Amino acid sequence: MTVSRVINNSGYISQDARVRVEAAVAELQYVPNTLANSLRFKQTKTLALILTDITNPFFTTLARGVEDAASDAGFSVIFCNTDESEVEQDKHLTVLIRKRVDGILLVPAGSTSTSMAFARQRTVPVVVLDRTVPNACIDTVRCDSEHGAYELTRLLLELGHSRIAMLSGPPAVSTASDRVAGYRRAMAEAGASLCETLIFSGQFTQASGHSMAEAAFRLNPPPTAVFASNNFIAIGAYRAVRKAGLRIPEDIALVAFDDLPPALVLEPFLTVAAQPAYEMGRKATELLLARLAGQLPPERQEIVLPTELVVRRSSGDKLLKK
Amino acid sequence: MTVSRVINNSGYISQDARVRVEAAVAELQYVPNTLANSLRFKQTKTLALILTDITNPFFTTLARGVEDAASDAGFSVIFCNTDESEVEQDKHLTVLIRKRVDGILLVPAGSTSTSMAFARQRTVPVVVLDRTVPNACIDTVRCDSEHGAYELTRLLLELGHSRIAMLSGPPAVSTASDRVAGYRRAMAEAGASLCETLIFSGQFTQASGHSMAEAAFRLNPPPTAVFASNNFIAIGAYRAVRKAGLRIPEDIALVAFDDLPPALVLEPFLTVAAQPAYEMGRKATELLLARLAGQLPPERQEIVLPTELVVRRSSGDKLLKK
DNA sequence: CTGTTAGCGCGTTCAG
DNA sequence: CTGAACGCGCTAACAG
Repeated sequence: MTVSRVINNSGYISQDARVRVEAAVAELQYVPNTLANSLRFKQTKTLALILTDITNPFFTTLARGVEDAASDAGFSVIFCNTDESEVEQDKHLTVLIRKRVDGILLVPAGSTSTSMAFARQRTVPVVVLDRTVPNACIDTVRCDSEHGAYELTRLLLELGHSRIAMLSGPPAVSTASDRVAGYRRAMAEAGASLCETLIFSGQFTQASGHSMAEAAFRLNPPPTAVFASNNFIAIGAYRAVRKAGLRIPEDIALVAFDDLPPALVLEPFLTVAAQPAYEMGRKATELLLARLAGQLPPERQEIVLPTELVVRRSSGDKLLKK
Repeated sequence: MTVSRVINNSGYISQDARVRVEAAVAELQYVPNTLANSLRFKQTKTLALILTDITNPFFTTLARGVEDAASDAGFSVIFCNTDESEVEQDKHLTVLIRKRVDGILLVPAGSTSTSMAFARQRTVPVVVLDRTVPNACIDTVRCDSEHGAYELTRLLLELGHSRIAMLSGPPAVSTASDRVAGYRRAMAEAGASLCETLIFSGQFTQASGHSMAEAAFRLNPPPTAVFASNNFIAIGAYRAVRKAGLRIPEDIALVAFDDLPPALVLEPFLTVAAQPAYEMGRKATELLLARLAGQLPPERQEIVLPTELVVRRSSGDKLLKK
């Protein structure tokens, strides 16, 4: 039709035809149907973001970065939560591929085995976010968890701590194991006697943080510092500390991975390794879009962003020798 | 083709054909294309959620409710942030309608004039969330802001306060004006001299909360209590209080609309009117889906959920007379 | 039980 | 400058 031409401002159109079409468009409240276009040109201008839980402020901020970058480029974003369930993740992936999203941003759930299988057969460009999928050749954007954990642990060591409880997440999740690795490296370097009983593995949840902390307090001698491997674990640990009647930092130091957005916190208190969540979301989206546009070499791209050590009160002052 | 039949398990299929098709499907990694279906049947199984800022934990939780309800029903959700800009909102609406989403959940931005215009001409079912669009006949799911604010104010009055500063949001936003209305009703009922200078209007942001609080402190006599009209204003006000060297609740009481998710708070401290954000998201989505399914009478539906008064330390004890 | 026809709405290609 | 034909992938309706 001629209307296509006027709507897209393409080709030659007589003044007369243009006016008539515009009138009709207004009259009929005509709205172009992108679906037909997508069907024909195999481009939906839609991305998907699959993450474990949008309710975690780290992922919220990341999601905001994704949406902003996508929006800037004229793309929409479909969000999906997996709650760390690979079954859910697979369900979402299936639907999204059927819907022909142009690309997928994936924070892989759980032990990543299906993610890997998926990654292999993938028919749509994928960028893995935050975590790592072992042995898979997929573009990845993440933070340097190992180094961040190393720095946090070093800080505690320098303050005089040596019995540092590490409350970690599921070992199958790369961010959890990387943080344990950083902790180990710092401890080893300091020549601290590496006590394996100080390392706990649980979930990235408040409840898990709580119970791991309580388990840590039952050790003899108890730890003088606690390293919470993410923000939720930190909050669980904090509450366990209070429940045990201990003060932070006087009786015990607490540091954590992941900052809480300053907008949400009455008084910044926790010493943390902060991740640039927003930047991660943006960078990952830009990477994905560049990939879609064919602007990238075929090799796997990996972007590793630094964490920032933010020292606040919860890590306390130099520990006096006892 | 026959393949459609085997894939959808519809009609009669010979064993032989079924096997052959399944083999081919596996072979070619065939994935059905929902787009074609959507084009034909005018159903994308996709909803949209437009809100001001996913980064606000209230909206994050609400979004989670939306996603869960949608997911249960086999729908995907496209998220959009407007940052209270009607221009952004319109851009998003245009794109979404072109993409033929089946329905839209809208937290209307700003002064809602364009929202209204849109609402009138709308070609797609819309449910308005959290706020109200004046004079528009659209299904709505929201909280009872007026009553929540009334209760919070009553609490302060009962504790002996009478100079209560109200730090509110943009008057054009219904939640802001409803909360002011609830405040006014409680004050009037108590026969408290309603001092208009105690009512401040700003934005639903931390910065605005901060500056409104500072303005309030410059009054003579200063307020003995502060009512923050949302969570961000509360945090800004809190910081202003601290900056002024005052203690909460000893020197000044602080109450707020919106709770912060317990998972994010080290120590629950603020007295609040908590909104059931998750439920709002779920209910609104269920309403929209029912509307889509034609299960609803044509009249406008409105669901008003109650707030919950949660008394914590920040409101303090009974004020001693001075 | 299986294949054909047709049309959802669009834009490219090619003739007027 | 404008229109007709075609096909993107799918399935309902109808023959075979």
